[in-house]
Amino acid sequence: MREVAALAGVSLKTVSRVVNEVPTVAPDLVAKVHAAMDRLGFRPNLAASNLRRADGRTHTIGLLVEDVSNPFSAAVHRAVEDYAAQHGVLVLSSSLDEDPERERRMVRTLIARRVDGLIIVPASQDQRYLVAEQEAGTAVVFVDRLPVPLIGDAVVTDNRAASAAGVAHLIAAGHTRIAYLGDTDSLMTARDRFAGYCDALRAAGREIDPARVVHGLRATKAADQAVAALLDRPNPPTALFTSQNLVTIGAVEALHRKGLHHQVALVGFDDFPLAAYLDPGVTVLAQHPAQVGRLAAQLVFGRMAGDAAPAAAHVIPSQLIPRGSGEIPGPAVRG
Amino acid sequence: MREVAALAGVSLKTVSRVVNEVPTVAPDLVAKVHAAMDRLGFRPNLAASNLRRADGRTHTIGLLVEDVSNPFSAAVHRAVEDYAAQHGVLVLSSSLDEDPERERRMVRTLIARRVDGLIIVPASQDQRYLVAEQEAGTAVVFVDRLPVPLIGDAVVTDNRAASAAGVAHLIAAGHTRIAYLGDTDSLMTARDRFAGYCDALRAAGREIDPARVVHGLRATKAADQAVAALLDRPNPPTALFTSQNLVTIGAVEALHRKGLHHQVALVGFDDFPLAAYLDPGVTVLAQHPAQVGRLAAQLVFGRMAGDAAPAAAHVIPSQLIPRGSGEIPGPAVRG
DNA sequence: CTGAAAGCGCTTACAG
DNA sequence: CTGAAAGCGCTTACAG
Repeated sequence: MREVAALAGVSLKTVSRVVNEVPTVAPDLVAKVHAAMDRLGFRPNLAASNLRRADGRTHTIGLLVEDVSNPFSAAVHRAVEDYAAQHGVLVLSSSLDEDPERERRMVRTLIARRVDGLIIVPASQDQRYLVAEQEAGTAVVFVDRLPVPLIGDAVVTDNRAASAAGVAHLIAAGHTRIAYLGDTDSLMTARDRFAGYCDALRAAGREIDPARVVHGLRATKAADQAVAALLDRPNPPTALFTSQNLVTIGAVEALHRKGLHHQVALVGFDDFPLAAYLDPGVTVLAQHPAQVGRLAAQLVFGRMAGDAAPAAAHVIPSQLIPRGSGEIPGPAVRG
Repeated sequence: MREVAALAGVSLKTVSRVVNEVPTVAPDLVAKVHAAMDRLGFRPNLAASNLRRADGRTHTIGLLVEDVSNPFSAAVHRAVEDYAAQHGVLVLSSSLDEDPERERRMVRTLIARRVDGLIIVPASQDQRYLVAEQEAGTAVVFVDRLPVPLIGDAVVTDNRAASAAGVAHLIAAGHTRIAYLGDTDSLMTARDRFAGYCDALRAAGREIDPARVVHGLRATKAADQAVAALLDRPNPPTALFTSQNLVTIGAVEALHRKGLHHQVALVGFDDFPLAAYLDPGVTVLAQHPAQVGRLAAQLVFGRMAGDAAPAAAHVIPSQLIPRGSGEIPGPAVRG
């Protein structure tokens, strides 16, 4: 910028005014400055301008998700990006892979880069370490899981109620032996979904059979193997309830391989692309990741703008989409 | 940092040394500085340190893709993120939605933020505007499409050859009326895939019937409608070749709705999740987005490290995965 | 091993 | 409408 000023024969401050499009600069000076900028290939340095700027904003927010390549995370990401872009803000994202240590490290890294706000799908069990960051002025919004304790706004799905509805749907179809296949129960969402499963069984006067409950499934392959193992046992389940999309896909694979996809019913939490075109279509509890992402972005921008209302949890309802797999009748109906 | 120095009773420079973990600081001073940092909630400001730092690195790279929520882009993104994370670098990403104007704007924005490197799935037809940025020291690598002219390294798929192989596969199955359904032919990849389609037909001594060629399909819905329209005509195609995953999915939807999914063959470019579990499984030409992303990251980091070899195009071969839809026999075989 | 001065590229606050 | 000085938070280059 100094070089531009020298070449254009004006002061540093005038170049700054031209770059920031301050309207009160004489047109001939503007022209000279532009000519000098072009000749020198001048690129303004945003970091330098932020350093001195009064508001101190970097026009960057951080987004920490489970995995940017997972469809749920990716849809949230896109919604956040769109909202941010409308406000001239860029998104610095990172995948946490459910690693609490990584969550802390990435938060520290993003804070060092002075992001204006942070949207986090928390991987750790305790978010108190974030209070200091919030007090230092960083807006923080949580997605998919409530922070412990509730130290900031959160946008979550009605995991427990929706799961109960999904399992009730299987019970209504006549199923008595309904297995639960879920993610690590250290995840609050997985616990809530399992709680919903239990709620529905109890409401129907059934007991929870531990032999038909599998926790700790993360990847498609593990889910596939767990389902296959369940089906190989005496008295196999006639219906499956899966707690997230990778587990659901694993279950679909196992059912197909065993040729049981038209015999064993399946309801999964989380929608996924093409679920409608599988054979049979997969009945799911669909979340609304785009809506979740947009609301999270709205909230974080509101906080950045000074909103000081008490932190609140916003629940976005899921929707049961019947597509065939959840409507396969069970023994109580088949007789 | 000044406050920390004052509280700890040391110089600014000593605090700087502690923050940067310079080993030659007396242990008691280190302890004092740490105590002061904790008490004041000190957070180092990376932007400020970069401003003065000799290498001028921001440890940030920019990634411009078509859409972060599209599975191909998301998989590339994840691979880039992983490679970058190993080198302590974060990724600033943005979706371009195939908008050339947006490509330029985002490049300008990222340059103003002094990203160390840039990975771009170009949306525009001419990347010459990037030469100035490269000369100013920003490493640029192109993904999925060659830049015009070839001003930087690129990682692309063998679109033409793979498409020809896919269409040849349909011909071998006995199909004579093979339709092409593709993206805007202003996209180089779409043009190449169409060229591959033509290559295969000509190699088999067939003519290209313009009535069975549809360009300009971007979204699932448009593809669905285009396929439905083709199937409603007299002498409908007995096989479809689709140029990208959204078009393929639209074709699947149309075939299902018309109940022709076991009659009309389909080969699609781009794999997508669950393609194997559709009814029938969808035969595709699978790209390797994770491999593409990793290589792009490797190349951009190589350039950042000073690699000055001439720009080269790296071709990653696609793979034909037969899953059923592409093996439905055509009239020449059915007799 | 520690520190005082200068400066990274820009904006602020002020004066003219 | 334009500019000279000071300063954002840090590191460099140097001296002790």
